Amino acid sequence: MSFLGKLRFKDQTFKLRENAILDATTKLLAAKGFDLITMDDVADEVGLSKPSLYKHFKSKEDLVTEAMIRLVDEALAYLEQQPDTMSPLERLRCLLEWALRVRLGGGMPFLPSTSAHVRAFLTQSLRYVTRALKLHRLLDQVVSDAKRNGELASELPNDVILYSFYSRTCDPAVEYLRLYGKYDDDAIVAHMQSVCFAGIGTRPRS
Amino acid sequence: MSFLGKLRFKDQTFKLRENAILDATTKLLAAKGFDLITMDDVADEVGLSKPSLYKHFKSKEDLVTEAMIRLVDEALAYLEQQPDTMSPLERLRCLLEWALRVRLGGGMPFLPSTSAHVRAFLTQSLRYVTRALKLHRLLDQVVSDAKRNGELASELPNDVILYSFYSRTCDPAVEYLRLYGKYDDDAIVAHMQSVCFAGIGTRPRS
DNA sequence: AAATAACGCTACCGTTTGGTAACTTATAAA
DNA sequence: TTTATAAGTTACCAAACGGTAGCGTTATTT
Repeated sequence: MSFLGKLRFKDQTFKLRENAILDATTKLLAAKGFDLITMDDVADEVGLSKPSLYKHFKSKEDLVTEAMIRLVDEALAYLEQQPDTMSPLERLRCLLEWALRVRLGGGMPFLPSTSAHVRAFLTQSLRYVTRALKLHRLLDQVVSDAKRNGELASELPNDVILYSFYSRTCDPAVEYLRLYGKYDDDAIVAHMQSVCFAGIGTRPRS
Repeated sequence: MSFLGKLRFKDQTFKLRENAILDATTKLLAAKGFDLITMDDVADEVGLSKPSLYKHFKSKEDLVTEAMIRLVDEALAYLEQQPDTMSPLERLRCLLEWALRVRLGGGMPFLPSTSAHVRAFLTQSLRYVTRALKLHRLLDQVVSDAKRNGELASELPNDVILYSFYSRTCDPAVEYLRLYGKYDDDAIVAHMQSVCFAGIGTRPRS
């Protein structure tokens, strides 16, 4: 095996482990939230010791920031992979479904956390802000297109629609429906989409 | 002044202080969330020392539980004070407005927190669960009435409607609209109500 | 085979935080 | 005036957590 090959192999395992760490972080973040996670939790989950974590990430904040960045990247990738034939409304419906299924599968919402502390250090990460802004601009365009098509409420400002859309991806109703409502994932997704786009009020008869 | 009078006066100040403590707790809960509050924070906010807090509440969990109970009681009181002439839909609209204005004024949502830890100890408090269940049953009845009147989507199960309704009272979109959207409280309330009942999709022309 | 670099881990540190012991002060009764 | 009680505070403890120093082990180079 060549010298370069060896190096690449090392880099590869390093990257793989980094990904495993981010997976564990994501899972724990979804389950317990930032404040209740300890670095020992993450280390145990991925099968390493705490000091080894710090070889990859220089702080807890840094670790969580990277996990959030990866998540936004996944959302961006999902959006870009959508075929051009989809209508703006379909794009949003599918993105919501994707986000909900990630959550139902143990992932976390890509909405910047409700925690003031988390939001503070996320907004200080240029890399995170750049991606979040890119996602926001893309979706803003989709919303504008959808309104022009008559697919979204033109009487609502774009930001109201967008923030509401984001909030549906991390809506606590999902947890409650799963815990107390005994619905399966498909039913939860369907209901959340229904509520998101048509609300809980009376709908026009089709 | 009589002996009894003195005693009553003492009880009175005791109760007043207890209320002040709960006020401070509520305010801090809304601002920072359970995990980031320290008992010293609460003590400072209300102008006492930490050990004095423990004369009133035997633990942090107990303190927060009492604060949540008081909040549910306020919601119950608000519901019961609504005139009989109101339609079920109006009841829900007004309750949502009340909850949103409490939040915008620095209060907190009455939805059992998203935090697993908080939910765990809340559900272990019989007094809390009793009240929460009472509120839930009352609202369930309101939802049923509203559906019968054709004011809410009859194709949605009651629990989907209820959990979605609860979630709107603690919707992070509110924070984002205030932070980045530059809306005043009235506009935020109006938009949140609009989204809650009619969703973000196209509405029927009136 | 010797030297060295990389890696991972145990054991630890400083700080924070929930909770308490015990001292001080003020009040009220006798 | 003296004694007993209640309230409030300072000062502290133990546990948990983020983060690190430094050692042992493996693998790589010469």
